[in-house]
Amino acid sequence: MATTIKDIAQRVGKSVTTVSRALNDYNDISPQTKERVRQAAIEMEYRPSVLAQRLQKQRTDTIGFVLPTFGPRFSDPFFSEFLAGIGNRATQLGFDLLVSTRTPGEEELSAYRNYVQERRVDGFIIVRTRKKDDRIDYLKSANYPFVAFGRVKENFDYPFVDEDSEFGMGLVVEYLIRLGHRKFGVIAPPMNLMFSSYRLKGIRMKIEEAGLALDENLVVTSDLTQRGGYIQAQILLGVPDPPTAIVACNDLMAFGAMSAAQEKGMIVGKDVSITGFDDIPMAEHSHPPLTTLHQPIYKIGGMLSEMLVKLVLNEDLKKRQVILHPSLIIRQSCGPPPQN
Amino acid sequence: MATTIKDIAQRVGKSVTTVSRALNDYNDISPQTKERVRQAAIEMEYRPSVLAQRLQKQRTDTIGFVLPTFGPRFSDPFFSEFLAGIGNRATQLGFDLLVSTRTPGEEELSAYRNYVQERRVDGFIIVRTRKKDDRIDYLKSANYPFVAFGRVKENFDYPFVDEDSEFGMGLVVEYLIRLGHRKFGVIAPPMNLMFSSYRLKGIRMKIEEAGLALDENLVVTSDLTQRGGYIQAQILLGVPDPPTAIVACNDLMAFGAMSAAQEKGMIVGKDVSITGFDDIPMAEHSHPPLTTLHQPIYKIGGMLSEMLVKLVLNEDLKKRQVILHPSLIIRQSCGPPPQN
DNA sequence: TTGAAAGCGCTAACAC
DNA sequence: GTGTTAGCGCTTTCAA
Repeated sequence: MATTIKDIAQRVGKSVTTVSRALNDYNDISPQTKERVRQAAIEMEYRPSVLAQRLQKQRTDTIGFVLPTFGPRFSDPFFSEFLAGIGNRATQLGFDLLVSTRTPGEEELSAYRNYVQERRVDGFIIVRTRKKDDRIDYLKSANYPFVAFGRVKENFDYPFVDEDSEFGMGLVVEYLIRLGHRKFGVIAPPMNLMFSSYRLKGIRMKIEEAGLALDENLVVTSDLTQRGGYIQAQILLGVPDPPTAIVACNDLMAFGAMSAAQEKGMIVGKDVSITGFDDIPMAEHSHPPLTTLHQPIYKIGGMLSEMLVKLVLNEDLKKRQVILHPSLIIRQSCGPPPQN
Repeated sequence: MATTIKDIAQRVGKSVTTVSRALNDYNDISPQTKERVRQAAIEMEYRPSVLAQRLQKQRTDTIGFVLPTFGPRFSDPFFSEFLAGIGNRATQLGFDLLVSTRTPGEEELSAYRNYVQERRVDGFIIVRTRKKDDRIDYLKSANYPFVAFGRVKENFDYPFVDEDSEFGMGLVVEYLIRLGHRKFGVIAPPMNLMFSSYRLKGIRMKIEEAGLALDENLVVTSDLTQRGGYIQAQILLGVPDPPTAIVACNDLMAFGAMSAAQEKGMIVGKDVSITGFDDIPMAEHSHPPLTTLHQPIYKIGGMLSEMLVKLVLNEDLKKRQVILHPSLIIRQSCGPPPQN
């Protein structure tokens, strides 16, 4: 069995309390005792039992992360990177990360309820906020700590990080207009997602600002997967007078759109321009490399972990709400519209 | 504060012991008491404190999973799916999953040591076994429970699941030969990985069986990423008399190879054939869709969780070592070699 | 059929 | 400076 604080106490001939305090560097312990205790701890390879510490502290030192996926599986590179971001920062801060995947809906919400009721985690990180977000409503009402990646439609009085999608999409559309595009297709995310509004708004605004009009028939929505982008792009490219540029609201859908175009024999970046959002690692190595908006996914994950941990420990957040600005990464998936 | 067993005891006017036993359905409790206790538990929304249970049981009910990545980030769809598989099965079995990402090497091993010494997890799931695997050596010597996805070079006397890579690659090569290919390029995984040997062996064997020879200059190794596949394929396609078929040892590298070929103006499936391994979800929607070997990644994750949990609970494993057979998924990335 | 008491490993209030 | 005592919430002897 592993050595406990008791074993050390025995060894150095002191009480358990003294050992505990020596180890935790209380200043009412004599330097000699401290030293002896520490020495013994090292020799005996002592490690505190996190289990006992947690019970006593009434804290799990664990962050909960319920990944919303369609079906139980997940293979979204965006989330992989995000996960690594929160996980690694959490580890650095001495917290564990408890992950599970749920399909949005009742089942998902009950996962939150369970974790809360069983006090299994100290707080949550929420992603892909919805316009009206059950998870947030619930956690607020339960008065349970959480931070979110994203805002909600109203009352976003909670700590969050978000990117300025509106601004980002503005950059993309501006760029496409500068290239000469006049007719846009949009592959939007599901409408209940908050960032869907922002991204669409950004697109519309810039188009109108340029004195152009966005044909609402060329705005389709899909599920953020490659397959979804593929299917919707087939539709967009199949209409009589198809768009010369397709703005996809994430990289995965953009990849799907590229496949659809290529299948039709089109050259992406020449016959049609396609853009994404996120700049996942694959975006650099697709064919052609994808023009997209960069967000520091890994870093955002880290920020959220840090914020949540501070929240749990009742420390001050320097910034309770932060909004990041994505940057436009120009690669080869866009070009001037084909002459015709 | 949440209700405890004590609160219930008070409410029903029984001792804490009785309540505990009633809740755990001991049969030395009168049916009436049991009923009253249960009723009270429901009304008071009682949930046992996992923290307390764990301390008492001296078990963390947690599975450890240290994801080997190059650098702290990860965005490999293979692992995403795998992770979902182990995570969801673990949840069903009442276990938490503790994830972190580490770069293989000393830092990684010390993560294992820490988890073991702090008794933070009850056991580990190990992936991407190496020919000589530190992690396995360590866990064996520490006598700590683990299961692995993959074998090691010698002495694989431990519970594992593995796919028969040799067999799988045989299917691929057979298929390519049937299409008429005679000159193969191979993008192999890092040589220290165990499955690297198996896959190469499978390739070599089938080629030789057909009375052909594998040009060792056309066997390159890469790091399992898309970028890596891209770079190596550029080399393979740049030699004077390039291969007509490129066998990549995972899907990501195959995608990279496709990009490289396309960048050269080649049509994949016509000017050059390319195959992968894993059948990640994206393989179906690349352009062209990728011919590859299917492994049930999600399911394998689930199997491993289940095996590990049984191990931890000292239950019998029906099968301690299982080897799966991948199946060939034919899509459009291969065709007959170009006439010349 | 039930309850008192001990203990899992640790921290902390309070005395000395 | 240090030790005694209690307690975190639960399970499990053991005795009644």
